[in-house]
Amino acid sequence: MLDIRLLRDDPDAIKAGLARRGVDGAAVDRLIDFDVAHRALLARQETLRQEVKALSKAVGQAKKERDEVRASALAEQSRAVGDEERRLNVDVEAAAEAIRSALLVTPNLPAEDCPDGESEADNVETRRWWPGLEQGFPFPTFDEHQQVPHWEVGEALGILDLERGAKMSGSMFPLFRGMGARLLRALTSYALAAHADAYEELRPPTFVLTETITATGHLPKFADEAYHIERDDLWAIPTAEVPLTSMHRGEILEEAVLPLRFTASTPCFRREAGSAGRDTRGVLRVHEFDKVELVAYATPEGAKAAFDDILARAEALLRGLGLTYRVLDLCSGDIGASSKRTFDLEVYSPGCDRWLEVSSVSWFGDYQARRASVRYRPADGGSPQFVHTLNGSALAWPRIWAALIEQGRQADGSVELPEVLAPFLGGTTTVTPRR
RNA sequence: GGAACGGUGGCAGAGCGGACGAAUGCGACAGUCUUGAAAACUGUUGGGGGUUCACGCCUCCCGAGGGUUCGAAUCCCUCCCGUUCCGCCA
Repeated sequence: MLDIRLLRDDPDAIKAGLARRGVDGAAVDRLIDFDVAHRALLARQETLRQEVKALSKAVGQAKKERDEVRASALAEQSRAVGDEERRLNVDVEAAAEAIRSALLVTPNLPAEDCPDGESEADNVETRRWWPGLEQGFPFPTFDEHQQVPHWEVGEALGILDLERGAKMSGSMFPLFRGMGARLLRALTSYALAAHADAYEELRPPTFVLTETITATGHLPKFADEAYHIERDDLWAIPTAEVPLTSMHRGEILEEAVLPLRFTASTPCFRREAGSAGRDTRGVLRVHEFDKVELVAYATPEGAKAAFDDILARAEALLRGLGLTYRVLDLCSGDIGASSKRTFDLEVYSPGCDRWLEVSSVSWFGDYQARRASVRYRPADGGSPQFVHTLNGSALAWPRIWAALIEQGRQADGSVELPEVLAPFLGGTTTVTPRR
């Protein structure tokens, strides 16, 4: 949520920022109109309420003096003003709601250094990494035996069973088997162990209240993307970002505890409503997947360092896994609605000859904190300020799984997994066909 | 799921229809005293919103939302959460 005061003080700055996302300035003018109308109504309502309070006190005074006649006259007068106040209150609340609902669908302002652009095509590739880069080896070429899509490799090795996954739950619900399932568990253990030095591990609920999923910006705009359990009015989380960012909802933290940093491995549920027909094969786009997430609450001053740390950790995991990847600085037209700045990490899939997004690291400024009302009391004792929130995947597993299976495929059809996973795989890093 | 009792400021805990944003205690902060500290004493000490150049003034917030009333922390209704007992259960 944007700061309504900025809207009053410098509407042009908001228009300019939103224009970089392709949002029309008329929406901002409408917001300003709502705000002006609301404040005018509020002022009148408060004046009336003041009168009611004064009259009520006078009633009490009159009764104490046993002047029943004056008391009932005053009560009558107060009732009349009160009735008017109640009528006006309906308008005030309608005006407040108009602002709130408009503000909830207004996206964040992109950061100054966020590159300008309209779409995915304008994202800026900032760097690439591949095994051997530091030793001077060129960007890798992938052999023919690696250019086999993971769903074929997976089915051949008996570690992926899409057909039976679909039998149980419909398409885009993969079933991993044997070493395939174990690999996912190993990846989670590997990542959580890597973050344990600075991030508290959490195991949050998977279903959350409407307020919780609204705070991060996933509602109301993207309701179609989330699974909703009608009977209990709960939402299946699309990412651990949702519960972790709402964890301190409505709280005032001490500056000394910041940055607060959390990591969690959770299932993530996405309806993928708008992507019918895209990536229908394999595990590149699925309705349920596991992901390890990093979330930080920081002061505005500490946000940059917290952001860099999350990005560095996601990259470190990829390097540890020996996966060729690139870093994208998302342009103003492609960052998420709540974000001010986002870097995506993409691994290369030789089987599909594509880059796969496996992590998205974002800085939200105070946008989410405003929605969730998470503040901190500055150490110097000033009034509470909104925190900045940040997060990043480290990492989303199915696409990592696919890249590992493809990049690691040997000429004989077996797959070699990275050595760093050995401790989590019971010492074996070779995947051969199940007899 | 049933029953009983509760949810008040950073914490503890009064208040049970009329000046209550809320006694009191603790904590925290500042000052006096002290070489310094402790103790003692004095003062300050929640959040949102509106208005004002500012000092300030006004308004809302006592789990949440409705209602009754001239007036609600106090009465009524619904919901949520906690504790205890019963039932059920991985």
